[in-house]
Amino acid sequence: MNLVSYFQTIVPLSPTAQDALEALITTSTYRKNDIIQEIGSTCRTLYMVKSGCARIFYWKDGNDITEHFSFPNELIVRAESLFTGKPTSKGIQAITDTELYAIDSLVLFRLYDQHHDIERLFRILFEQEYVNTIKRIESLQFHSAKERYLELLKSTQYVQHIPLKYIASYLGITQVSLSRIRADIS
Amino acid sequence: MNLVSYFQTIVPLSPTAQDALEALITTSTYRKNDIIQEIGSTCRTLYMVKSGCARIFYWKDGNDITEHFSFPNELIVRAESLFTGKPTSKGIQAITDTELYAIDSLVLFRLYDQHHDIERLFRILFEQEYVNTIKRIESLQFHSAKERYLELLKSTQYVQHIPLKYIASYLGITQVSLSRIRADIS
DNA sequence: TTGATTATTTATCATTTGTAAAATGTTTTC
DNA sequence: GAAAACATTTTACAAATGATAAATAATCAA
Repeated sequence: MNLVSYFQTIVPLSPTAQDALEALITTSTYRKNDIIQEIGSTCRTLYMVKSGCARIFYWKDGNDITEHFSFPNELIVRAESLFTGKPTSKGIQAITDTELYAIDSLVLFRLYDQHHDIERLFRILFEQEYVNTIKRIESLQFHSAKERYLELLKSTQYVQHIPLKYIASYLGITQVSLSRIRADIS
Repeated sequence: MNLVSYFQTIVPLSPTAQDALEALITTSTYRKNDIIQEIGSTCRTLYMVKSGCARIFYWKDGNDITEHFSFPNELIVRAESLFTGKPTSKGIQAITDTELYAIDSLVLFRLYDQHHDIERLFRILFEQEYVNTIKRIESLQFHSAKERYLELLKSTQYVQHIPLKYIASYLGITQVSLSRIRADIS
């Protein structure tokens, strides 16, 4: 299924809106570990994962912190930059070989003016992201590291392709702690 | 400044959109500790704090957990219910005597169809909430409890009116831990 | 105001997680 | 295939946080 067809399952789109989106969406491919968007840049492209997986990350006190993982059919966007227009200290990196759908944000925002339905589509997509983020807070606030790890394991089989150091910082713990948890489980 | 004037600072609104919003917005007042929305209900009203402060909370393993605080000029909405239409295990409670602007969500969503600018306004308001939530994750993921407490103290003077037990669960720690941190600071 | 209730702090001990360093395992590159 | 680079686990010890209970302090309601 192409991306616009998927969008149609979320919001009905007029034929002209469909055409405008088709014209806007491009595909790009990345090799494992490629940087997709540099730390310090301003977000001008929205991505959706077509295949593979990618992460949003940043540096904190000399440590590489993974803030977010995205898997097929999920958005990957540095929202704090997209919505404010300001540069962000976060970057996006391919974890495996990855194919992404890419959408230029400036063109998209212009389409919002002409196509109420396109603005609605992305409103809803980001509302869904917002809800996911709220669930993540619940998890960080009151689940133990072990519970959070087990949750992540359940969420997708892709976890197996992700280096443990990325998973550890995503869970808010050290790699050593994660190793202990893993030893404890099995 | 009334609420619609505040909205105009975010997105220009047509006169008919302004009128529609004016007609929709009501005000309600609550006493300290009043339940504003019950745990288990479905969100059908958006609130913005006019004065006082309120919290979103839920029960987890017999503990009362505060997920969110809202202060004047901030939205307070159980987004995971508003955007999915499903009931939520979270509730809203007044922490101090509180005045709220209230907006019926079903009427609002109908206005989205008629007024592109109103949909845009709320799209942007919730994008801002989303960005705040991302910042909160950063905080929970890689700041110590002490750092998180100091951050919260800086954010608003209203903190002084909030019982410590609410603050402790908001920070993801026990009340005893928070007491130790406070003793440590002063 | 007084007694009851609720909120906060303190103390003790157990558990979890962090830090640092070394050992082991895996992957990549020549 | 071997060396180098990178990833994961293990160990030992330190620091932070949790659980429980008791001691104070503050607030509320008759």
